Amino acid sequence: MAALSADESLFMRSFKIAQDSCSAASILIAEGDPHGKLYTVYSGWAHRFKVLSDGRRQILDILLPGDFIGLDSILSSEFTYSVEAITTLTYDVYNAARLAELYATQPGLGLRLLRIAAVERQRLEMHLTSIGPRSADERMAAFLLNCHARLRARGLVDGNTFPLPLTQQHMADYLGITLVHTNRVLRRLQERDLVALKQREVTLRNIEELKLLALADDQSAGALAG
Amino acid sequence: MAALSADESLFMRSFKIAQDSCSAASILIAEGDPHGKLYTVYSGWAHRFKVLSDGRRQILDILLPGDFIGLDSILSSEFTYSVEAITTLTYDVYNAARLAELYATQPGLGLRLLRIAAVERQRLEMHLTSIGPRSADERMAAFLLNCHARLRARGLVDGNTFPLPLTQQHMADYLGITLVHTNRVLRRLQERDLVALKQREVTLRNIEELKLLALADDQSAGALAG
DNA sequence: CGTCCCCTTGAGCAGAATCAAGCCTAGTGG
DNA sequence: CCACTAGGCTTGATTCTGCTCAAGGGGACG
Repeated sequence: MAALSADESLFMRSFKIAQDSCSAASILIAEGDPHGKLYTVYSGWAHRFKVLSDGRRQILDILLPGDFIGLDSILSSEFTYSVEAITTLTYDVYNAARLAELYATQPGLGLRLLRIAAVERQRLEMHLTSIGPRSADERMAAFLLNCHARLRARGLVDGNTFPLPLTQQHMADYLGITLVHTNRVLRRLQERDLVALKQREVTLRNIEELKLLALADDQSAGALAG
Repeated sequence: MAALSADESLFMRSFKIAQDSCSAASILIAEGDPHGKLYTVYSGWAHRFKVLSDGRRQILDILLPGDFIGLDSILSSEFTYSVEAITTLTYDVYNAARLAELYATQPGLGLRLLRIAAVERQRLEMHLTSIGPRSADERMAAFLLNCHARLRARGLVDGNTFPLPLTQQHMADYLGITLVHTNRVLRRLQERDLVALKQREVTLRNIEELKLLALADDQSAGALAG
């Protein structure tokens, strides 16, 4: 993407409020919180999720360095989801109240944010398409490929090995299966030598086979990467 | 929502290309189509969906009168999903190429579209939360309540009875279960006297109980209605 | 050294898929 | 006007994926 103009840079600087950090497992945003702020992840992993009234949890999206949090907050007065840090997290904070002003006076920046929101939305739709018709093994393959593609697209990772700080409970809640089953799925993938797991680190040992399993065409991998 | 200003009305009129219609089961948009156009549904039902390479289909969203189709198309050069008419459909067509111009010169309209996109996104997130952790019966209950709430919010329906032109195959693909199982789930709900089905028409006979089953708090019903 | 969190594994069960028919209704053509 | 057809609905029997319950293991940290 093209660099910002001088004017745009100036606006972004005035737009920003602070830089901050929090420890793993802390709740950055709770569903129902008033939406005053907008965040970007600077380092670490986080996730967006919703909780049903009986406690079951659905993880909507994994947030990586560079991702926005709360871009949709122009709409409603409250957050409709929660955000939890997976690792120690550092992030920038912006003034959401000025989002409308941004769209009005900085159409270039506004379009950028629209594009980012559209990528997020596409990722949601891929996720839905993954959870709806696919089996647990297929979902897991798609998930791992997706993480890998996103990390690579940001230059955070080079080869076929990457860090995966999620617990199996996180993965279960992301994929819509139980913790126990997640464990067995991972075991199966390892037995088939499709992936190797070691200390919160994943190696994709047979990407072609994984793609076949995930029914992921190259197109979807690209769409997810952004 | 407030009425359009004179200037905004003028722009919308110049923005619009045509009004058109198509018959039930026709494909309005196929995944991969170039994105030149933007649509609004005028009358009838449609759905947005994705197809996996082995033919399994996931319905992402149900489109009702007043809904936009292709709002996200500023981003990418191609549609990332397909759209099929469920009933005979009439719709307005707009020039997507001018979307960027709209955002730049009509910030009021731009914000409106952003809000609409945000509601769509929230609906997607509700859908994901519905499909991830919930059982088939719970999903169905949530789905029927959701349809009802959306139709009511638009004044398309008054009491607890509403038309539901979807086939059971549609519902199956929306909920992420099989056709056969959809049939059994509907039967169960009827036996428990929670809903009544008759000729593509649904009556919610016990909304409180349905909400309990769907684990839907009032908040989520509201969010979905938009 | 104990505790907490996470991972692992087994046994049994159930929700949902698959396979396989048969039915009903509306539309079509002879 | 009736026979035929096609699409959608219904139901049973069987299989299997994924859930639940239950227990034990291992590492990190105070």
